[in-house]
Amino acid sequence: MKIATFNANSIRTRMEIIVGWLEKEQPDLLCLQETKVQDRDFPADRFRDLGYQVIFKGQKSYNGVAIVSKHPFSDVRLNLQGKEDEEARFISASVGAVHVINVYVPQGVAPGTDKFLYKLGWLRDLLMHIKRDYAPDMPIALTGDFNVALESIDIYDPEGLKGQVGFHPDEQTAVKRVMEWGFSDIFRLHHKEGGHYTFWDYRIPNGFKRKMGWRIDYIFATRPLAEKSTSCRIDTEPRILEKPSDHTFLVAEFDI
DNA sequence: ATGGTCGGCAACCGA
Repeated sequence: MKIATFNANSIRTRMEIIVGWLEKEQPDLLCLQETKVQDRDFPADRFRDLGYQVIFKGQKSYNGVAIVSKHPFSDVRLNLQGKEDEEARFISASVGAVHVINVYVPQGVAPGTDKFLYKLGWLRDLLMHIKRDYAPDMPIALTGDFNVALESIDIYDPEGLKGQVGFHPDEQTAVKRVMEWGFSDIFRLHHKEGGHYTFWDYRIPNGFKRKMGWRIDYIFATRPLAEKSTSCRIDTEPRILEKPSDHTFLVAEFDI
């Protein structure tokens, strides 16, 4: 089983990249974040034409998540418990034997702001949701844009950016608490060295060329799934296309 | 060199 994640930063603008990538890679699952489209305008038919099924939850202008699958969904959920009717940042389903949870964690703006506290609270609610509905011996993939780099090797300037949003100890602790419940970082399982990034800020001139990146997108998996993982890679292809994204695809394969 | 990014959506917010 091949599972991928991609922050699209507008699914409509990025549709050709996504369709081309699906045709080439043929993943079983693709989790998308920042679709930035209301449900009535979601391009579901494009996915159906490719032989994929899709579930989604969007809102006007901001956020929005979707899961694209080759196989039927069951137990679809569109809300984080405790965060119903808030921002569209959570979607989960079961596909075959695997439970998939796709999240777009709030960006957080800056430490000390209300939005930073919202980010920390969101991560706490995510852990509570997972604790309530799952067990670590179930095969679960938790994927998405977490907007947090966890270790010094996951960011281009760990000294300079320490304590900034996206690389603050409180955020790292919040994500690590989720991991400690029973998830491992599948990319890190296969690649011990640093310098592999999934995100480059548009606002930094030539950030990609200058390797000024962050690893903030993850595929986490519980033990029964992680022990069957065979590879994980970052695909920077969207960087060289006409409409480059600031995030990459991240893709993991499992021998199930 | 006093600028330098995107996307949504229609003025500015969010990343």
